[in-house]
Amino acid sequence: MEEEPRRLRADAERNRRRLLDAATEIFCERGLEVGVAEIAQHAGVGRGTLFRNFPSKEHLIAAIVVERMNESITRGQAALEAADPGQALFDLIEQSVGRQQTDRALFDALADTWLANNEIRTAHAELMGVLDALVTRAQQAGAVRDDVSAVDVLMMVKGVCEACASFQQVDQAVAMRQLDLVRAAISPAGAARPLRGRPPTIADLERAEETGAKTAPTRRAG
Amino acid sequence: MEEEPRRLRADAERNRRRLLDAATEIFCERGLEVGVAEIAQHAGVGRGTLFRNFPSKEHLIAAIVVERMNESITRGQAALEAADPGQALFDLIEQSVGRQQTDRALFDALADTWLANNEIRTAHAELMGVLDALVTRAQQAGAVRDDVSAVDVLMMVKGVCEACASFQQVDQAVAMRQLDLVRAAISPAGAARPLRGRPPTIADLERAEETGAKTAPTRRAG
DNA sequence: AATTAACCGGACCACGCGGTCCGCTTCTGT
DNA sequence: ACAGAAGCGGACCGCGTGGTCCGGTTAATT
Repeated sequence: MEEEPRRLRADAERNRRRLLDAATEIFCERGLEVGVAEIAQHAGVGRGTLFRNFPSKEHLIAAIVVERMNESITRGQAALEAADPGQALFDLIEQSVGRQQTDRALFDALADTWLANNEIRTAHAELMGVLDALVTRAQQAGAVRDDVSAVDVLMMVKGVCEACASFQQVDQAVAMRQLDLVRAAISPAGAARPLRGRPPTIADLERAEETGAKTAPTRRAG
Repeated sequence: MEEEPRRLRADAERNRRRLLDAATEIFCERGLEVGVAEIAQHAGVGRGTLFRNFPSKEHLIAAIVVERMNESITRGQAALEAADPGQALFDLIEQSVGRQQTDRALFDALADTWLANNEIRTAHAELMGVLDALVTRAQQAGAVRDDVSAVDVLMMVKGVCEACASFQQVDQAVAMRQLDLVRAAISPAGAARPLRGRPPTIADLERAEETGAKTAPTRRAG
């Protein structure tokens, strides 16, 4: 069961690649709720082609999410070798949630709906193993308080990712501040480190919804 | 524009109440994505009745969310009078996210989709004013680090709420731990306080999806 | 009790989603 | 070059959603 003897035709292979690329880009950018029509269109193929390569949307999602998770696993294993265990952990987290929510698909998959999928669940378990090792190592180095678990950390990071994703386009700085706060939460030092950026105001949340809003009065309280 | 001279018939008034109660319960418990059919059924009326009382689902949601926000505003104003400013803030947060995600509807509404609604936005602005005052007061009392804003706090709490809601039924203890972590994040003392409960494991996340899962191997990484 | 206006609720509609199918196109082996 | 199979993609289907409508019912008034 290594290689399917069934060889794909050249154009078929190319289209499959295009679909995977398009799905990765769109799912990671805008979440798993995006319709299949958009992915097919962005890949430049018809919807039928999508469903021939992947029996269902779930299969496509699983393929991509597992891929992302495996990549995170690799990065995590590399981080296990890093000099500073604490910094390695935080760098990894920041990479994941970092550049314009690159791994939104990954965090979207961190819900019971998708964890019910066996492939995703397996990859997730492995990822958790690595994360657990990273957290433990960081704890031994005194960079993370001893009473938090990998699941504690993962849920906080997922929380940050979800909260930021609730707004069409939150400034990257807000996400970074949130990660700094997570760091403060799970480090023994607490508020030792300053937070990046400036404290966000209500305007930073409202900026995104300029589009189509009916110019609310924004009544000030107090 | 105080009282609509148009008086409702007795049964109409009763049904409106039932709808509001049912919607409050269901939206707060399971989020704003629940269909209108279920709300009507739970209220014991037909769908037509729902849409006569509320022109659209959005109107119904706005009515309830604003109600919840106003309640939070009242609680927040009361908390402004409390003796211990820090404890008052954290108690308020815990009340909101506390008992089986009672205010899930409120946190669901904290996204650009719903904040585009003027009524919700207005109430939200007022709520933010109170929260801002609470945070400031807690900062003056030295219970919250000076470099965080009310928006920082709100986003963290929303994150916790969303992360917990991703799983059908996360143990209440996990949510409380997460709130403890938020407290550690925004307090100058950092990890001074111990976290409630025990560190969650992967099993605490997977427990929820016993229903309908295909007994995954749960391969250990390692 | 009779009258009437308000109200009820389920049948109905439009739409968007994931998923299927088949006539046409394009690649590939000879 | 040709034949045939593999692949393509848009038309189509079923379902579930928010939203509408009208014939029957019920509460208020005299």
